[in-house]
Amino acid sequence: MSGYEPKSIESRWQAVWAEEGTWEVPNPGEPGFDAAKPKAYVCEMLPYPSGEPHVGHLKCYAVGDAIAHFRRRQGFQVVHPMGYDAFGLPAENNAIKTGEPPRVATERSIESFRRQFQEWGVSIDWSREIATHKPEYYRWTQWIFLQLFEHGLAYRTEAPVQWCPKDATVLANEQVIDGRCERCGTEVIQKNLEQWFFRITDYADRLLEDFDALESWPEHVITMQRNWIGRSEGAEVVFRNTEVDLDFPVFTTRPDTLFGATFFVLAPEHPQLEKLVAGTPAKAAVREYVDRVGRESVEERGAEDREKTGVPLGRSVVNPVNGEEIPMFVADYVLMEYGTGAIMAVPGHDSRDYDFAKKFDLPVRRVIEGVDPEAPGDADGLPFTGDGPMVNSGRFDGRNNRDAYAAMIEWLKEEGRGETAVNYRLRDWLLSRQRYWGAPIPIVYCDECGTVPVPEDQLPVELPEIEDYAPHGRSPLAAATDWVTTECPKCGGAARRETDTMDTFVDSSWYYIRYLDPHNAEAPFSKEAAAYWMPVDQYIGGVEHAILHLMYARFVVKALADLGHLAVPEPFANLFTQGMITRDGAKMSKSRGNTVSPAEYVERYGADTSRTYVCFMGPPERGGDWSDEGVEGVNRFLARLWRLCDEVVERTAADAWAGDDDAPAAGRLAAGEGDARALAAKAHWSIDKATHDFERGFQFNTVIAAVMELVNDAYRLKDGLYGDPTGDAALRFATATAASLIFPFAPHLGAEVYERLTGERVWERPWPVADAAMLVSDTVEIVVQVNGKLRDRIEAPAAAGQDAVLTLAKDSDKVARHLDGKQIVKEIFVPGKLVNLVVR
RNA sequence: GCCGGAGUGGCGGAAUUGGCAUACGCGAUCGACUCAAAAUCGAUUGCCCUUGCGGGCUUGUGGGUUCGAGUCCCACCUCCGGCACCA
Repeated sequence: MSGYEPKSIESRWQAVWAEEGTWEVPNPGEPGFDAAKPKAYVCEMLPYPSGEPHVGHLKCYAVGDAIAHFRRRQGFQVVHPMGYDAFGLPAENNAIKTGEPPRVATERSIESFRRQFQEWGVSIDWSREIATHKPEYYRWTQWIFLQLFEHGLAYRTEAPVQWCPKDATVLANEQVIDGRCERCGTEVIQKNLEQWFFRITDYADRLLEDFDALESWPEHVITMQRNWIGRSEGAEVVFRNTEVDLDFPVFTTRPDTLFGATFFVLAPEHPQLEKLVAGTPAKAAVREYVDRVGRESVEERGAEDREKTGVPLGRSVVNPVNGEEIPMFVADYVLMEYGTGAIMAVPGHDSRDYDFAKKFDLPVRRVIEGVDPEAPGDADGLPFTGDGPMVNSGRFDGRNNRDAYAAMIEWLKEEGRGETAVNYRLRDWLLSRQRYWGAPIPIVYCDECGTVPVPEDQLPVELPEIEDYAPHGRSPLAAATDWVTTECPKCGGAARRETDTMDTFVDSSWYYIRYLDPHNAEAPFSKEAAAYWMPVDQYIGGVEHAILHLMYARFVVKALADLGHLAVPEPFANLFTQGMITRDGAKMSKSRGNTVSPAEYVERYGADTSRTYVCFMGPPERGGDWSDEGVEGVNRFLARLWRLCDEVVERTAADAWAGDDDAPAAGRLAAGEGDARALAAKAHWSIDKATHDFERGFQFNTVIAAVMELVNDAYRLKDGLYGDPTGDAALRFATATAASLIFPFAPHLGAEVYERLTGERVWERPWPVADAAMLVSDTVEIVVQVNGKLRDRIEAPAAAGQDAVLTLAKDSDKVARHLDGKQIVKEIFVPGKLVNLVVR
């Protein structure tokens, strides 16, 4: 006998899988492709290679690999690829600090990730490996940009954008968290800059509608995206200023409160502001106010409980529903980015407008009856945001505001002063970055021809090597004059290249399609390969990508589908988001010193223990706190299985049981009795439980618990079973079954134990199927309750009917004691389970 | 404020359809093996009362439905996550 030595076991099987390319799968039309098998595309979010993998990676790939193994053995053709999201800011910031080129640091990190994934024994098809910073990959990222450009889905415009002063780059709205840069935490400021955008807003409705096309996504992720898109239905209503003769459309979700509008507010960035106050006494105050707001950070301006501020314009607009002139203001609580940058203010029924009205002593008018019991408001019960009968609303008086809603819009339409409108919170995707380490935007500027796309046959536009990575308010690429200077593809004249690079979310928006045809030099992917494998059947990753990556990927797939390159509307049919692992109850961070290095645990306990532990901690969608004792518990279990195998191999006849399809042994076990049958039955119970929990989703902790129970039973019973042919068969069967079921989590140990017992490779064996006959027994335990309280458990024949079981139940002393002197008023019988006697 | 999720032993967690609450693991206690320790194997382990037999209580709180509720309904409390001056 020898102890459990994960190192030698693990390296042995890793060598087999690497040499034989065990996890490689062919595409349709390639040698070895099996058209009869259904396909399953299992994909974990690709890692961002920075430093070394952390426990979050371990968990993600352990979970994904368990699913991949389970599906393979259920007869699916599984593609399970891997790649690296190699462009991005951290590598570049490191370069600025150390002078080491981003490529060098990134590729070193990729090496480390690849080596560790192999040491973890993850079943990856390495022939499909990609990295987004390689020209053969980003060439096609550029191609996708050009496709979108040519179809009007990519455009360049000057816009107020979020700018991070520290990273010296613009950010997407999605990358600004609480007014701070997602990467470095610096407060962002607004700047007007020429930037590239993708027209994701064109897809707002389809991004919402197609949630229905998904098979299984976590509800909260869908909700987050729904909120982010922020679709609101309402009306656009035009208010007119007669003094300078300008129309001011506003968007409102409450046209029913139009009669309650008592003033009108423009955002400080509103383009008509200048014209309105030009040459008026208000001009100086307005300019001063606008300047002050402009200097404030996004965070300051968005702060909670911020006092309302603003300046009157000395102008007014006409309320189209009643002809009233209402005064105009500029105030920073109105945002230029949303709606039209102007609002009608209804202080009686909107708390923000109410606050402003109080501050500036403006009239507050009630147009809907009612008082909000939660927030009673002032002496008149205003503001009131609920529903009720309308008042002070002319011909609408007396009608419920909800009923009058449509009629109001209809009436506005007839008057030519408004119409139905839909607004979104979603903004277009700002994708240009003034940074070096990204895919260059394939655009050339020519004095004659303007903005010219680089022709497809000139791709990739390669990222040049440079010396100075620091941004100086423009992309570091701008300093590479030789590279910037080029000739116009259209006229051949002098031209310069676009020096901005693409947001890394563009790189990662389509990588899962490239996996399907990673070496294609003619196209980003073959339509056939994509048609066969897409969509991803199971996508796995952290919930931190709930909005950004997942929405961008959905957009890109929809756009590619519209342009005829793809046949699916959605990239990911099923999404699983794993919870975060903490240490000592806190998020792991280097500064806190509570990080867990997977490499260290793999070294000490082996990959099988580390992987099985992260799957056993609890439901993987929830987070969990890392515990060294927990790791040891799992290690103990795997070592127990190992020693069981050792002993069983040594002490039982080699031919007692020869594998899953060993019919004579199975028959003998089914016919057997006593402990041998009990252990065989337990093995079938484990198969049933494991299969069921796998199919239900990601109940890995209970799958592993079921295998632990099986191993525990084998230990309890083994000494009485050795030497008897049926006992030997039961032990071999139970041990091999434990190995087979634990294989998706502990592939090396699973393979080793299974091979020692059967001579077979477990991954080539189908997932076991429980024998229904072994799941039932002749007798059942019946719970006996009196008035719903448990009083006894009795053995009864499985076939016994109600009368027989009730008689048995009443015969029990423990039950009889509680029936004494009472009258049975009701008898409940649940076959095979329970009896409840109701007494008085 | 809005949206989403969760409250079960000392801890992580389990409990298919309303039917044995606390599976499995950790921790703890005891025993076997050992000169001893580690490792291993075995037993016990929700709380309270009781020498014992046994009894009572228990799934965040309060109510309800039911023969029977962790599970269903109503009200509330707490915690976590996301969004938030979005008209």
